[in-house]
Amino acid sequence: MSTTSAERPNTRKARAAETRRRLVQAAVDQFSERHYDDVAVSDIAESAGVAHGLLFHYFDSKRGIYLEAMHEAARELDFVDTVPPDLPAGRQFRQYLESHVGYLARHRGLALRLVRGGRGSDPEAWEMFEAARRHTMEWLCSLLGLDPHSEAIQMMLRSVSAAFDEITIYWLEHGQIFDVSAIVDEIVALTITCLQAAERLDPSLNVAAAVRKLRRV
Amino acid sequence: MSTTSAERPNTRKARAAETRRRLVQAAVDQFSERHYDDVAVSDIAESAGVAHGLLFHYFDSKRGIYLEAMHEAARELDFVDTVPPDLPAGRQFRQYLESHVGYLARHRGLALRLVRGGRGSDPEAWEMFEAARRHTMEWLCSLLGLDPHSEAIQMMLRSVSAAFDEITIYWLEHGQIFDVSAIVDEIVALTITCLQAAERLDPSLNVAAAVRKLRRV
Amino acid sequence: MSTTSAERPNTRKARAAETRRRLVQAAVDQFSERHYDDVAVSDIAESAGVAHGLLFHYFDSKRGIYLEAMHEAARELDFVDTVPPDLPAGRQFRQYLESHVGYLARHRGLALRLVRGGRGSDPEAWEMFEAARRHTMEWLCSLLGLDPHSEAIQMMLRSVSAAFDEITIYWLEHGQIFDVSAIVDEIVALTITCLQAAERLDPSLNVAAAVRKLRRV
Amino acid sequence: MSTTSAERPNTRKARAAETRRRLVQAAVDQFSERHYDDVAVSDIAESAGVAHGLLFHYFDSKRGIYLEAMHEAARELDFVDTVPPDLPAGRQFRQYLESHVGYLARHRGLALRLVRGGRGSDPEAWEMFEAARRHTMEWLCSLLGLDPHSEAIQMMLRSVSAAFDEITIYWLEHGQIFDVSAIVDEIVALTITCLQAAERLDPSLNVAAAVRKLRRV
DNA sequence: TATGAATGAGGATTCATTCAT
DNA sequence: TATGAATGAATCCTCATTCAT
Repeated sequence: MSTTSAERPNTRKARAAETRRRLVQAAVDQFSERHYDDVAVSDIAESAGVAHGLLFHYFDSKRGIYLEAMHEAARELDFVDTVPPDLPAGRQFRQYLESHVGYLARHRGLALRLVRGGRGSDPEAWEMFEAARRHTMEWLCSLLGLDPHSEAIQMMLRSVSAAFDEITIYWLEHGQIFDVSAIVDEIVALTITCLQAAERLDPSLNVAAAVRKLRRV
Repeated sequence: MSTTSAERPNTRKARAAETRRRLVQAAVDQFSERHYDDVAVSDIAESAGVAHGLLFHYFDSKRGIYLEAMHEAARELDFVDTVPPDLPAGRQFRQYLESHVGYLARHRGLALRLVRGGRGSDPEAWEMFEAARRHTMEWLCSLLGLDPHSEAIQMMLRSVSAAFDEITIYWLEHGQIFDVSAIVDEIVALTITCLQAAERLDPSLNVAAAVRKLRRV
Repeated sequence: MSTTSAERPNTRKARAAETRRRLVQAAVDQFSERHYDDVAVSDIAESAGVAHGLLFHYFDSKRGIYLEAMHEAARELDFVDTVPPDLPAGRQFRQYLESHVGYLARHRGLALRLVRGGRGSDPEAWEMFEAARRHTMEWLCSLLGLDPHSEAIQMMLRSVSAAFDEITIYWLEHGQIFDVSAIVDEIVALTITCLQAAERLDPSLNVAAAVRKLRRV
Repeated sequence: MSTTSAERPNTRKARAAETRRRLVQAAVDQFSERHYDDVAVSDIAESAGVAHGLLFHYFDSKRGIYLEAMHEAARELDFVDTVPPDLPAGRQFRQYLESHVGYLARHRGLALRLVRGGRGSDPEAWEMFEAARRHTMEWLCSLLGLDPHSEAIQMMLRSVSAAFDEITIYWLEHGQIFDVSAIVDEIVALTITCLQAAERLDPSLNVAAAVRKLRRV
């Protein structure tokens, strides 16, 4: 009877949704730890506590749940929208950096496997992360008043990002010496150098205003 | 006559050595392009033009040839000893950077997969690259008169290296706009910023001399 | 309704159990006929009428199903508990011998390969048969009032067992001349000789009572 | 020049014969320890200190060297001709038994694998051992004045042989308690019982003379 | 929805055998 | 004779995927 679904509007459908969520989360965990081929569908199912057949009910194929997991991971990596937009630009950037460090600390495996390195493997999955990266990039450019289409800007900001990830990883793996805030300060300094480098590479740019914003706490 | 062995020092053993070399090279190529699990032993054999069984004759196992390939790759990546030691330090560093860019240009896949990213996968393989990296690091420290054991120095130099790789990759993937020398100049600038950052993180350091050396052309 | 599960307690799980049983039986058959290495996993699967992959679903490995098959075979060989315990000892022993002959007649290959001979091959599998053998030995000793720990008793009873197997095999391979009961009589005579031999080897033994029991029909 | 072969008539040919002998011996050793499939051609070659290719030069195939090894083993097992024919029959039999125990002590693996158990595996190899066994059997029958064609005699003598092997093995594996001569005495006793059993199974026989010979030291 | 039995393609590994030297 | 490089068939095992229940 309709009573069943009326009285418990969550029961069937909601429980299914919950199962699905558990599967995606299990997939994120597994793919964070090991390479695609090293993760068996049954690993994910087992880790989610369901029969492995169910996975195909929800996601059609292994690749299906992989992409879903990557999608989820990319979403989790996008802190841009959590930064209060009314703070001064320098503060916003610093806050973003701190969130990022926190995330990497919590998901080291995924960080190493997906944030860096994955290029070339699965183009579709890669595209998801590229999109997230572009999103961040555009946010930062608009924050600092930079042209997001300049090749020099893009190249140098990516290099900041890589340097930042490397520093974070080293920091995580060596007992978290140094204050987070000190590290963030140096990333900002590095960003400034990179912006100036961009201007030297492409003299048509003017990064002075952006540098000023970064320097202001 | 001894002529036979003199004229054909290649017969038998030499031809075998050549085959072995071909296999290692094929393995380097394959593992550069795809992940370990995505490379089939027969891919390597086929790409080297031999029966797949031969691979086990020489390397015992897939992992065996993998490690051999990594070893070879790490060796190929080590340009430190090719830099003329009598040049001024700044010149030596610039020349090293240029060699590195050249190698990445020639072995893009390997660069992405092995130079970055591989952490966590195969510890033994990773150790090989770590050793090479340490070697480079120590060379650079002695070149600039830096303490290679300082955590701040290590962390920041690694970040330079990551930034450098990222820049190189971007540059390769976007039509090699900008001069190599201009790019190298900016890496040097970045290095200087990183050294100063190291000194701020650990005030017991003194990087002034190193910075001076880098600034001198 | 409960009828469904009542009328068809065989559906699903039961059918699976049946498949499993078929696999074990096929394995027993195959390993009875040929040596471990000469039996291919796909032989067993084919002989059971399933895909070879299923075998790994149930038993993990070739060795897994091998041990399972040995276990089954050892169980099948254990007639001790089928002998009515209220018969006189001599009768019980004779009945046991007849069951054993019957089994060997039905499973000649397994008899030769497993009952005899297997020593040294797979220690774990061997242990299973040793356990069964020990079980029989202990049963016989308690039946006849013998000390099962005496080395002389053990050695001589084993020799009876070997002689018995050899006779049975010869008998099977040469058209089953002679009555089973006549053969069993001679095994009993042989057992008596062996017990007396044990007493001569270890004078601390006293086998007179046991011999009397065997002589009484 | 012919001088070479004249001065060293043994050099070439003899060295080759020696190599061949070493290979056969290595094969006997290996096949004694492990099953046919578990012995690799290169194991034999390595154990003989030659390249594995050489094996095919001498024996054409793995099975070729296997049969050669079995042939050699069967020859080694045939002590019949080493027993002095002028001794009294009982003495000769006892001496034969002692030689057999000695051989088993030295070649336990081969004993277990070949003497017992191997039936059904390689028919050709089996035939070799059957021939040796028949030879022994005929020797014993003529020694004791028994009809070697009687099925009852054959069956019971085989059972003695099996019992003897089992006793020997037990004895070897349990620290060689008991004197060899005591054991041999009991085997003789067992043989007598078996001969009498043969007569009961086939009343047309008359084993009295044989028994008398065995009883006489 | 959920289960897990069943399938079969794919891949690593072993090893007898051949053959050029 | 003797070597060992090279071949490829055979085999174990994994695992994504399907499907009946």
